[in-house]
Amino acid sequence: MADEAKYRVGMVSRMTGLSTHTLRMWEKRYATVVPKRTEAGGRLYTDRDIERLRLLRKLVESGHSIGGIAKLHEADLRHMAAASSAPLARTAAHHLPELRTRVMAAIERLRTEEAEQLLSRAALSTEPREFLDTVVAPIMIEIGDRWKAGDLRIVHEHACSAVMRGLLFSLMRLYPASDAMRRVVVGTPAKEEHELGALMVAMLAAMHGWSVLYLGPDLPADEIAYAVNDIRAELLMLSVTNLTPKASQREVAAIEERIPSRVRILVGGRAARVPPEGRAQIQQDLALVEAELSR
Amino acid sequence: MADEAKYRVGMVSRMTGLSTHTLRMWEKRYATVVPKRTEAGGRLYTDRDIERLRLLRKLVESGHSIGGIAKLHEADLRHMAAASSAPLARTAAHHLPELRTRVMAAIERLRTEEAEQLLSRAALSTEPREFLDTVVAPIMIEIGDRWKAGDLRIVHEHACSAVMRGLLFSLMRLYPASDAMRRVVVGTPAKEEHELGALMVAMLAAMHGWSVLYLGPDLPADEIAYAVNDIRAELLMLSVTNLTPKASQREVAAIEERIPSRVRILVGGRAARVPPEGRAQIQQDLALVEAELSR
DNA sequence: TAAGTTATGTCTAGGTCTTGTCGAGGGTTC
DNA sequence: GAACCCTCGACAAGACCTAGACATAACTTA
Repeated sequence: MADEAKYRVGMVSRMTGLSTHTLRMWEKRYATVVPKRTEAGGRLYTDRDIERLRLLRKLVESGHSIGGIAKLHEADLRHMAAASSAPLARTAAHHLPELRTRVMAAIERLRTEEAEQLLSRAALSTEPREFLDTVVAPIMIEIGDRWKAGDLRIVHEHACSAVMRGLLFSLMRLYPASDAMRRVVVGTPAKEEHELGALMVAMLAAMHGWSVLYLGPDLPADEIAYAVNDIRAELLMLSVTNLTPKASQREVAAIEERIPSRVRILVGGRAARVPPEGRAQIQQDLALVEAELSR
Repeated sequence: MADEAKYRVGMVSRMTGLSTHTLRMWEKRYATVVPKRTEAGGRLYTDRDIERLRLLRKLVESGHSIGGIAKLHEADLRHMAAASSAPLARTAAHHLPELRTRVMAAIERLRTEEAEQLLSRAALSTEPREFLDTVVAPIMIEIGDRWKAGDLRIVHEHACSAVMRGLLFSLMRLYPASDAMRRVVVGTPAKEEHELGALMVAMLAAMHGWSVLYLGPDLPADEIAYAVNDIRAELLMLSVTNLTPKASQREVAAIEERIPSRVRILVGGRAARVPPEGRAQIQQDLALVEAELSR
């Protein structure tokens, strides 16, 4: 259907905006598009020819020389066309909801660099908590949902998670630490591999002027306790998303036992549970975490 | 595709911001970029040429003299560009061994911020591969050894690993990607949690002008294969440190099966093993990985 | 410190190439 | 017969080519 040769040169001229002279010249000089002929010698173009000619016209208008691009494959042409229009799209990423859809689109195509660019640019011009609340977290949730729905694959989740980790790490190190600052330990309990929540609060803490000891995921209770005691932290923040409630309680209790009672403990995340009579508190809302941090 | 010579000098001028005069002069005097010619003698530049010229322009604008940098390899240029755009690049750590002991001391006291500062300052004033070879890798090994000896705790290893990951992520994003670059996928196979090796080679690749899709640790074979196919990567790099030899072989074989044979596969890390008749190659030496990347 | 040298971007001049457009002369289609 | 279409040769504007001259600025050397 698309390969059917059906358009005469005049029609093609109107469809592409190229003069019939130009069409003939391009064919003669560069053989960009070589249409079939009628028995009498008339040119007959296909839909694909049209498409190709439109692409070429676009590129020529944007400054490329026809001689240089005439023989390139269609994919290559598309690529160039996209590249030259991309900068325009990149400048206006201010609307956060729109940013989200664009990041999602990039992740779907596994274009992590694009996602990263979009995100890091936006991150710097947005209130950090708002950024986490309305961009980072929702994106991770959406990806999780769409993975469950079979719409996306594990690899998308992994790639996105890598991007976010890198981003949060870099954001965190934008806030320099000094010895005089209050100290906080951040991490996830044993068996909890999911570190994104921890990274988010770690970044918030750094921003609020804390000296952050970030431990990463999956640490046994006595290791976490050791860290808290060793640097004399006054706050411990844990993130729990994939553990069972019982495991969460157990781990938090084990930590509570091992650190002095003056140390505050905040636990967040989907699966966060704390022992009933302990002093650890659950805090799901980043805004409230922030309040706690600026106390 | 990216190697096709397709841009005429005027277009290149518009794309790079260098005058056509300058382009010709650079070519004549320093042979920085020597484009192919049309039959009639017209210059035809490739995407890689453009990339290189942009780098050079950036460096010249930031104070380097063109004569001094004109003949450098692309990787060096990238490194310089990355280093000079960061503010703290000046304080060179001349004695890397000393740096190592200072970082170790900081880690022992769980002063991750201090470690991070030391490292990131040094990273920019050192040859990246040398930095990885003589600082990052040895430190991780030393920590592992001292943990086994009962001298350090898991928490030290975790904290250090978090620092290194953050550092490598940030270094990686210093090398901006563009669509025209060759694509590489980096990650670790299923069950392999240890991602530091992968991050190291990912960074090297980015520095050498590859567009890196970093997937992070612990991904099943078909997910990795999907990523390779989806972005049409021409290279896959895996890092294996904690798997059994058998598991390593099995995973690599499973991936090999699912991706086209034009895709090169490099596997590195302590426990790297590949199927005997497969095309995957083992490569433990970062210098050789680099050679492969700049091929 | 003054004078010479080197490094580097810009300009000019005269010629060649590239590329869109025209027109002449002649065939097809309806 | 009017409207299209074909080929071929011609042409003008602008893009490029080479080579060499210059103007600065930075660096060396006397």
